[in-house]
Amino acid sequence: MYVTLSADYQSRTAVPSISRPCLSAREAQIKAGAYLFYEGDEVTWLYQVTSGVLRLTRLLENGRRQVIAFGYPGDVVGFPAGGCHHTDCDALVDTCLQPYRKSLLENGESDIELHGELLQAALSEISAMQDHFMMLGRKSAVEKVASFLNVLAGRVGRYENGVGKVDLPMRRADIADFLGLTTETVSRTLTQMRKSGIIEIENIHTVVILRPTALTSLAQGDED
Amino acid sequence: MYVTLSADYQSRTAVPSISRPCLSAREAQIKAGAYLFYEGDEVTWLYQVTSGVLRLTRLLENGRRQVIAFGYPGDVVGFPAGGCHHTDCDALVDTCLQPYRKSLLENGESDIELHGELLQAALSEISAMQDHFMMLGRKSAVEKVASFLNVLAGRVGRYENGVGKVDLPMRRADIADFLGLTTETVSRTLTQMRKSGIIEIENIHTVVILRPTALTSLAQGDED
DNA sequence: CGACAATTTGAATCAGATCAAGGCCCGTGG
DNA sequence: CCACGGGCCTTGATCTGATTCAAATTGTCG
Repeated sequence: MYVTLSADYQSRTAVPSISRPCLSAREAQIKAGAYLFYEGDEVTWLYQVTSGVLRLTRLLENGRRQVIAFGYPGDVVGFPAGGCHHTDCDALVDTCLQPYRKSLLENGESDIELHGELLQAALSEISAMQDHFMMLGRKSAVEKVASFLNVLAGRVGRYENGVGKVDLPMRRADIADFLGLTTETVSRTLTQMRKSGIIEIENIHTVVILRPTALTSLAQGDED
Repeated sequence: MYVTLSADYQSRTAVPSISRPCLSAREAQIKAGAYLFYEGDEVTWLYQVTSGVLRLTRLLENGRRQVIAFGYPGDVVGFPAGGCHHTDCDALVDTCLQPYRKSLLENGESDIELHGELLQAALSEISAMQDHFMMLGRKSAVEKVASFLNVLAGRVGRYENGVGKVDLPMRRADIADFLGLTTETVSRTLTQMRKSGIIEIENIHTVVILRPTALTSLAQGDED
């Protein structure tokens, strides 16, 4: 899951669900906090998230960290480059996964259709990452946080009593490392959006979106 | 071309050259300044750069711009997502390209080997982009500019009289939009590196690297 | 030579980082 | 059941790196 620019809060983007899940292996499950793989591990499987949320991170020697992406239902993680993983990956909550053999992506002989779907997942990954570049390089803190909420709302938001709600299973520090900010800034920005009546912070892990269009405006930087 | 973190100035990374270039179409050529495709265009071809340099950019409504990547010899550009291009692409200098039909990537039936190589190009693109995230989100201006020079030196640097030289065919504004900075900051940073004797600015489009290891240190943020 | 575009340099400003408390939540153990 | 402790999260004060605005300089090309 990357933060794309234009995701509309209302229109839920279609979750690409791969057609025949059961070819390679049964569904796997990992508990919150457990690691699926580490940077440097050899790639044997790709995983499509069925339920739950994954976190992909990369560490710099000096302790700096970048959250590369969050893996939400529908997302495929674990694309190999040079045969090994380039990020750590752990689960933020209990998570169910559909594994696919790496070979299924790399040579389509065995199952053309599945091969094609994994390939499409890889290609849309590229496109999503390009969007995220714009975000990291060219957006202000408010725009980043608003975009983040906006996209999450579009992807995995839910409705309750006519208002949109978003769960944030990750810590503030994860959001910060995903957006290229500090925890303090993320926190301050959320507070600011709360005070201006755009969101309500139901609890640390749940945000209510009171004014979706205002949120979208913030995300796009429509001069405040 | 993305700026990866660990590229060593000395060791030239292998340029992945695709094996049988002539299957799909003859080599194409475009002049400096000419556009190869625009955002939104339908994808028919992928292109591997043979010689020259491409620039991939994306525009935001409000005029903000992100240079997504530079396409150097060996790089493959034009991966489709949803069938269309997600960036503009133009040439910084006269550029030669080897086109490959999009279908070659999407269904490998016709040529397994070529299909596999394009797929690998896509996968290493993903990995390179992940590196670039760290750069955009977590590096200072000096670290960014130093990394940029460092990687370029490794990829396309040349030696003259025992010193490494790098050509920068792009404008300062392109470097800025690639690194998430302003032109002024890029300029100031280069000046600063010149004054501290790490580089020499032979002319606007050529940088001499006087102290490669110092440059690498700067790039990695080894506390100055 | 002159004009325009790109780059560099300077000064002032500001957004976000950093440093430092303080508060909240939740699990643990008495 | 409540007190304690330790993560997180929030808030405040200050600082600073990068941006912004403005001007000078360089380079390019007819």
